[in-house]
Amino acid sequence: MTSAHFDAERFRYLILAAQRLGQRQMNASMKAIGLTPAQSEVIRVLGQHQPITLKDLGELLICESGSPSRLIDRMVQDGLVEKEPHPSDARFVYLRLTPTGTEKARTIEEFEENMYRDLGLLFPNQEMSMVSDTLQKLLSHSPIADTLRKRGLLRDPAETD
Amino acid sequence: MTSAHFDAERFRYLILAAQRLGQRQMNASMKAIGLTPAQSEVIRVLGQHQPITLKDLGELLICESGSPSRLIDRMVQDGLVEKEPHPSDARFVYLRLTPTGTEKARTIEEFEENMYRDLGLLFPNQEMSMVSDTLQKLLSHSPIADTLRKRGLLRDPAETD
DNA sequence: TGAAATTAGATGACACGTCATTTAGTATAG
DNA sequence: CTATACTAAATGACGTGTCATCTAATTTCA
Repeated sequence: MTSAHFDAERFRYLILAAQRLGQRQMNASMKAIGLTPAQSEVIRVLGQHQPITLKDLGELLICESGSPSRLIDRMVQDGLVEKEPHPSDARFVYLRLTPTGTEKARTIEEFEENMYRDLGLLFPNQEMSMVSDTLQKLLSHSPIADTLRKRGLLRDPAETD
Repeated sequence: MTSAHFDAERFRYLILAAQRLGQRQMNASMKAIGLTPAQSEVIRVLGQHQPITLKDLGELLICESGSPSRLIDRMVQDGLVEKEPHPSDARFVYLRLTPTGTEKARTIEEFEENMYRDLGLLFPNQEMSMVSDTLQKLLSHSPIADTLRKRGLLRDPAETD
């Protein structure tokens, strides 16, 4: 096995491991407020882009690629999100947070602030940025880059090439 | 929003996005050989650690945390894996690749070699290592670090602190 | 030796996450 | 005006991934 092979395999599995670890921690933390990680991403995005159609919401979520029909269905059932028909085009559905959803949005925001602060304490700030810069390069030619850009999660949009 | 906050949120979602992108590409590639990404990780690990108990296999998989009972059940049904009772302790089950499974192992190995080569072409080799070093530090105090170490995916095991 | 603790694996329950297909509403082209 | 193309959302199908609980076998120890 060449060194390049080792580096690539190590990279591949460390990305997977980091995502899994983060997901498990988010599972536990969100469970305490009665949510899943996917639901909390929806609530955060919805809190900043209200009202929005299902399709447009789908284009803002990192956690899921297609249109989040069923994710939203569950959230409607749980009283977190409301659907509203589009006045002139019945194909669209507008989504809004309910008061309960809005309340959760603030709880999540507080939680995330703490989480980001803690994460920042683990590394020199510049080290995290360098990792992100490399990942951004890796993702820049994939469809998901659009989503990241719309979410304002990319640095230097001019250099996404 | 502070810059540290932005850096941490960007990092968080880039990890998620990279994992999702990789998973989707693996989905597509493995589908061509009739497998899922989780199944292909099992086959690769099993190819190098045969025979092995379910529990020990679970401790070698990055893709899943618990014991992979159902993942293996499906692979047994699909004729990829065989179960064999432990001679003296009926709690254990030994797992082995079937001839079909062994064949798939070689196909996967070839595919991965190409994938790792392609990935290596995207970055200066040292850049990928630096990212991995940071991720390794992040994961070093989590349970998943054991798995990574057993899989030989960590560099400088002495410095996991 | 025999009850209690421990262990490996199986199972239940739940919510994704992906791709493919279907349904239904709207726009477009002839 | 109507058949066709297009679009948004819903649905089907499938395989995870996680946590909790259960079952069965074995070990421990009073």
